[in-house]
Amino acid sequence: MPGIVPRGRRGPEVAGTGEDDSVWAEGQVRTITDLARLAGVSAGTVSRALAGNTLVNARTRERIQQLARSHGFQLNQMASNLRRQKTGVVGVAIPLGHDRRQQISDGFFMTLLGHLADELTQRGYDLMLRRVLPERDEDWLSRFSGSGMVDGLIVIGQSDQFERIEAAAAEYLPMVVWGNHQEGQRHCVVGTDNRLGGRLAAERLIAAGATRLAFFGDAEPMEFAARFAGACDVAARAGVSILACPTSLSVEPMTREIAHHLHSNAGGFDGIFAATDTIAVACLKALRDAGRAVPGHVRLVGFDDLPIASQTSPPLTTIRQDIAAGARALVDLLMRRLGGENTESLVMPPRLIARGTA
Amino acid sequence: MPGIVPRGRRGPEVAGTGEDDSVWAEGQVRTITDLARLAGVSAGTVSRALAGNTLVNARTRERIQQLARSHGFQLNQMASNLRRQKTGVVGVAIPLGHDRRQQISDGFFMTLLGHLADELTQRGYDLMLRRVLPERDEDWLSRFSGSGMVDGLIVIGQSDQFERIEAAAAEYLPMVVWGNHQEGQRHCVVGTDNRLGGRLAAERLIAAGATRLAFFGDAEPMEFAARFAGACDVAARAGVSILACPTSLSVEPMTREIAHHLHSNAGGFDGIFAATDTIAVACLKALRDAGRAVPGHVRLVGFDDLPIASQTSPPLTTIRQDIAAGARALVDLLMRRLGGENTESLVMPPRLIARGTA
DNA sequence: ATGAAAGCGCTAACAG
DNA sequence: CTGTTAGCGCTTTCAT
Repeated sequence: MPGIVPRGRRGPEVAGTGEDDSVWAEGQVRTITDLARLAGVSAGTVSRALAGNTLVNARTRERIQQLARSHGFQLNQMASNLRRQKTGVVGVAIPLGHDRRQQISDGFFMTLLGHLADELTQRGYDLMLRRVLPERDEDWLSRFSGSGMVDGLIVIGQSDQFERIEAAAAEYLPMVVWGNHQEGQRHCVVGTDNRLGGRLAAERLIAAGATRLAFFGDAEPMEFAARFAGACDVAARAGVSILACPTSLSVEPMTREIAHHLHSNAGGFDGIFAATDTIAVACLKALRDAGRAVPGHVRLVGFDDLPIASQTSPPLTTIRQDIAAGARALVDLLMRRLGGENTESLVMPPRLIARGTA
Repeated sequence: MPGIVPRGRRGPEVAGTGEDDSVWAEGQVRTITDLARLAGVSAGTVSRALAGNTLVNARTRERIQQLARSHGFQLNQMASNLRRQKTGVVGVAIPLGHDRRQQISDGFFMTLLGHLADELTQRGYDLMLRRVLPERDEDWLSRFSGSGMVDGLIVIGQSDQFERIEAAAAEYLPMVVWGNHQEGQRHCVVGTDNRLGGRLAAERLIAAGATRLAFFGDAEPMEFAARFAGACDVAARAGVSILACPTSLSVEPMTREIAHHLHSNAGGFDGIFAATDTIAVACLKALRDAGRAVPGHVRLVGFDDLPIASQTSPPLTTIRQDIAAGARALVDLLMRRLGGENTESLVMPPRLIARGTA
């Protein structure tokens, strides 16, 4: 007997037991065919009825739906998906290029993810989350897009994978990326104008009296690089110095690094631009511990405007990214791409939120 | 012509175009059958070769794998899943019973989610995230478990769905829940001993000199209720009062509510037990704004030990939950349940982290 | 070591 | 309005 053992035994490889056809008689209703038998109609009709197709007689339809409900019947999505060639699932990939532990726990990414979950749910899509370590798996992107498990892809952060994303975008339409926009790039990106954000931050610091700036953050990822570049633009124009102080995003090393920078460049700066609010909060604490007044001795500006930003004291002056709007845009654009459209990127303006630290 | 249009046009309902069989000749290699034709073997052999089955000749195997690689061939997971009756996907459900916006952006849940993603990835599982609004969808649990899209389920937080989860657990083995443990419950839960945590918090507050306690938080969800109960245990024994100050977890109302409680109970308490660190941080800020010294006038203890807890000033005294260990346990137990085992719940001990606020 | 064939559970075109 | 039928793309007997 080739093929698969029939009848409600979940798992095709289990061999037949020799019992006869009565097995499923009292068994639960697992397949549309079971239901069809119970209702005395064909599987096709059940399928249509459950889909609410008005072709099928209203009374029959209602009866079948009732039957389904009362037996706790669940359509097998996998089979349905296979047949319809769509999954109702959007993949969300988080590439962890540099800083392995960082991103997923970083306030910003998490908040974005939360909003994405909202937006997608609202449109009837499920969300499949995948963290990827690009150096362990070169092919992460095409594996995900080509898996047949997702209808489209949202990539959170370009990390150091800009080129790979570019390459994928050439062949795979339904993908939208959160990140930085680069002149002439091919993939559809949603993000904040980081360079402008950097400029706003530096301008604010200087307006608040800073004369020697420092940038705390990792300038490798392009989003951060752009923020740094923006700050440099302004610093250059204003004739003030700007010092790069490499700082990772994981809490543990971050604290250490900040303490180090503060110590070894004690007099080197009087204005700090932190690449993220997470870093800014850590700076604030370190400065206080070191007995340096904020904003008296040192001015401080963060980036993101996370919820904590308003909870520190003094509350953090920062550059706001509108995360909810970003999530909405990512999903909007993806939906349009799922519809075959080739959408443009969206660069959103950052906004200075002036609070107490600069 | 009934059934489905053949040959690489993704989407069965599109009608034939009249072109003849040459269509796929230069087309990309999409199915195992395409690959089989190229390799001059049968689909079965390709399937075996790609699975690394040693039954197939080593040379043929290598050749086929090479061919697959060079053509960027991706196995269709959906089809594979359907046939094998397993998905390699674990569902993660976040029921949002009371406080809609709350949980997903709450630091604790996000951190837990991050760790879960890590653990699951490591074991070769994908993670399907679903936020559910129980009042909009009574059947959320069985829909998810019965969808055929996941092999098992992790539920983050019981919210107000304890009974529904209990019911589901009776019929669905591969499910593990993060939350509070109730004597004699049926579903497998992983969580902290919240009541003990509440006791530790209250003890600390009293030891630090508090004589009238307040609990800030929503005592509805059972995890929080247990924390509150623990604090009450201690308060009663010590003969000090404890005031419940309902506080939601969403940032916006939270701030308002805290301000209100502080104002209207100005002299009513000198020790605050906050149900989460997020609330504690907001309290800290509100107290400072109100000119009340911490821990001088008011002592404060949080819960969770999120990264921010160490970043406030003074740094937060709090009750630590070991989130990473929790995630590991959730996944471990789920894996064992996927293997058919009926695992016990795990209640982890909380730990007081004494810092500056009490 | 390989091929042929029988489905996993569902959907939709076709034909009444 | 409903039944029949041909698959979606893959895996796994069974039979060589």
